[in-house]
Amino acid sequence: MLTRVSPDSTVPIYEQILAQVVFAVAAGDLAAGDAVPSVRELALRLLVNANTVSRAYQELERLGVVEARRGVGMFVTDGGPKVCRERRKVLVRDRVRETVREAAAAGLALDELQHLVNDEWPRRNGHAKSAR
Amino acid sequence: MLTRVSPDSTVPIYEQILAQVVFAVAAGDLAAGDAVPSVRELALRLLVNANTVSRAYQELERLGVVEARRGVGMFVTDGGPKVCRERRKVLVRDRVRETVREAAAAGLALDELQHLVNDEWPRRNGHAKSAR
Amino acid sequence: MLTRVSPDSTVPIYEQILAQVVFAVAAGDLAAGDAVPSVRELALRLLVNANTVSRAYQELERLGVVEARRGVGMFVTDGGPKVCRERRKVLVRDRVRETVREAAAAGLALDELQHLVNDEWPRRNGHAKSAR
Amino acid sequence: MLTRVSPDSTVPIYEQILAQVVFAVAAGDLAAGDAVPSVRELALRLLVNANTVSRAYQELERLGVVEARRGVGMFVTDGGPKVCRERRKVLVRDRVRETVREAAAAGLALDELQHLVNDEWPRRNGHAKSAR
DNA sequence: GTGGTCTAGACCACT
DNA sequence: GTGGTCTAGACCACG
Repeated sequence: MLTRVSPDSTVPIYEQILAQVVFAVAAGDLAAGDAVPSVRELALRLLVNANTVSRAYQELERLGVVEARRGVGMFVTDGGPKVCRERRKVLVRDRVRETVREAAAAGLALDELQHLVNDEWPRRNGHAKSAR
Repeated sequence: MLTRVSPDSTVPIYEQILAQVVFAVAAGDLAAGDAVPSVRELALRLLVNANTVSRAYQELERLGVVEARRGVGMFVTDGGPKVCRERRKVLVRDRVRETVREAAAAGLALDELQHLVNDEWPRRNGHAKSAR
Repeated sequence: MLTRVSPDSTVPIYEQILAQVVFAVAAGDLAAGDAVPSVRELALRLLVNANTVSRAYQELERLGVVEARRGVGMFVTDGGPKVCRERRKVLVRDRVRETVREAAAAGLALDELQHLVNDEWPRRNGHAKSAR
Repeated sequence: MLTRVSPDSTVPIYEQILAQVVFAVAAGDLAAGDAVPSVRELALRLLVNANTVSRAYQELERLGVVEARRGVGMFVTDGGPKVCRERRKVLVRDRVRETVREAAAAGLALDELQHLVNDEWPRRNGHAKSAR
């Protein structure tokens, strides 16, 4: 959890961090009231610049997922879990929607797309195998 | 075919054009020897900058899908259909792979993902709106 | 308009820029569809770093006041003027509210506060900035 | 008096404490020779970190408003009331000045600002009905 | 220790 | 030319 980032992805690093925190909170790995890793600590862990982490956290604060306590750290808000579960749904659904549209444009049939998803599922992660 | 582009998507416009031509050729809507729309015409049709279309065409030329005949226009090469069918496969597979990874990271199970794909399939002709 | 910023104010520079654009749009100095100054140009004009301007613009985009057109620039949205008029109202009212509260806490009567406002009004265009 | 603090305000907590003490002394609620609440007691009362109170007191000492008697506590100096009345004037005037400048920048006329002040006056929180 | 802001300068993608 | 992202390192305010 929160240990890896893909610097070469087209997805900005701060968005990757953002999504990972959202998923962690949605899954309950981070509960309301819990502290999120400090900016500097997470930057070290992910081998990215502290500003990059900071930007992700600011976005999370804007979303109402975390709140800063001055001089102390950042904490998951009471409403955070709810927001994250909703946001998770939207993130995944939008991604799936775009993929479905492109597959259809490419002339694939639904069952072909389903087969492709099945084929790719075992590749879903180099490491952490989240089965849930 | 080749009539719409999503300027607000995170996917670059020239890549959208590129993919649409690839899909059209792969599907046989554009056969070997057929002329592709002129840069100007397509730019007008899609309401984008001519340079953007031009860049997509350059890429298509680099891929060996089309070739320019000076003073005449650009035409689908003999090898174009084959190249496009292969490329189509790669484009869709990469997209699916990315989606599968994100769904897994979000904690979805395979069957939940499959259901989501089924749910979104009927929407496949709608408009794109992408998150960022 | 958009020509000065107070680097020594307690108010962050990017918020000052943000407020100035909001005021300019609310006043109609920037209309829907107008381009806002480019990030680099405004940075030069205000003698601040381009990233600082960029941050202000990102916030404006989030507020729905401007939208970026890739490779072209940033433009006031159709809804921008409405948003800005509302936001202007809130900004000024909040500031006044805080001031009234502090004046009351300091033991001032309403008419003393009003006199103070009258006295300070002629200074409104001065360079002088205040620390808090 | 000295019973409330707004942890979410942009105004630093120690400055809020500072201002409240200054206002209390200026108003005569705390006279020369009176003891100010101990750091610990005030920290408990305001639910803030003791260091934060300490910092406010340091500032008050630097201003010559209070002085520490070792092992006993902190007391309002003879010159304290005079200093506080002056400082109160400066604090309020600076705040008003900033507000006037912002209102003018927002395009308000003097009479509109005056009306706004009148409207907000009834909302002032002169005295605490602090429930806690 | 914490987060917040700013600078300087780099590289990228898009038009 | 445009905006977007990232790094490195600085300084500040707060607790």
